[in-house]
Amino acid sequence: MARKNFSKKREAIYEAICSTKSHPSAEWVYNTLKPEYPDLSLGTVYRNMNGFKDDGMILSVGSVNGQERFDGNTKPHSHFICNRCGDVIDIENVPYNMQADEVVRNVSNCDIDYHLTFFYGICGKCKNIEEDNN
Amino acid sequence: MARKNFSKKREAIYEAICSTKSHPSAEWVYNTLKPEYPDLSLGTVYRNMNGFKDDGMILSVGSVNGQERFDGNTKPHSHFICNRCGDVIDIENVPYNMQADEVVRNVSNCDIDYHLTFFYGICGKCKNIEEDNN
DNA sequence: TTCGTTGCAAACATTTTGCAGTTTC
DNA sequence: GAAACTGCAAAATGTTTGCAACGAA
Repeated sequence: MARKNFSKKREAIYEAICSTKSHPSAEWVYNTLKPEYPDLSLGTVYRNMNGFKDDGMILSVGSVNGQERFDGNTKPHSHFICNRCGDVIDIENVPYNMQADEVVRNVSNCDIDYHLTFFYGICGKCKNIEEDNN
Repeated sequence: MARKNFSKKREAIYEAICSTKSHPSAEWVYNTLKPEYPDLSLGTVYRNMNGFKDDGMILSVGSVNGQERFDGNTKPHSHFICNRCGDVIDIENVPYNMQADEVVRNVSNCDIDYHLTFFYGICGKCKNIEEDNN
């Protein structure tokens, strides 16, 4: 996909993704921008987000509860995904293990570009709700 | 979900998932079993696979091209996903890094149950196709 | 003016669900 | 025989797409 013009809406969609750490879905972006852009359409959001992804401007962090989630932060970092509420949280403190890529390269006859790590469990918010109910 | 009876079809579905290293989708399981069980329905496959997942008998390895993929091997291991053909391949040679869970536990106030690592790149098969075309 | 971009709505693909009938224990 | 399970088909959900109108260079 060749994106030539940079429309106001396209800019707003990209800004919205980059301005949050919530790893938004297309629906989140749509709902967030709808008040300011009442004639925004969901198709446009999908089209642009796919374009950003193809261009490497944003990353997919996989599907949570059936919705694909994205990250405007393209620097390598890990994620935590809450098995209860589905929140996706950045983990910045685990250094990227380049050696792992090398190991896999040597044993798998695949070209390894990069790896992603996802931690799973219960987030702080959900833990608190649990405690409040006891 | 409480599964009490263990029907023939349920058994066949579980067997099918465990008997392959292809990390199958629901559709794959359905198509594989359909010849032997002509009255099998896709709904049953989905229902059972979700049940297995809830019970921890199988693991989801995320969505590839819009289809959720599963793994009957629940021992901790990593995966390689081909960015070209979508194949999911087991990586058994990268030891599970328990220390990483500990680090994240300490910095995030989340309960960490486990982590998954996905390597991305081009698989051997796709590399060969590429070379053949040169 | 020319193309890229958008809104809209229809089309699609995957997954879920309600219900009546069937199987398992 | 009761409870669990299934087939079927409809519905729900998330995403893509065709096309005419719109907007940016």
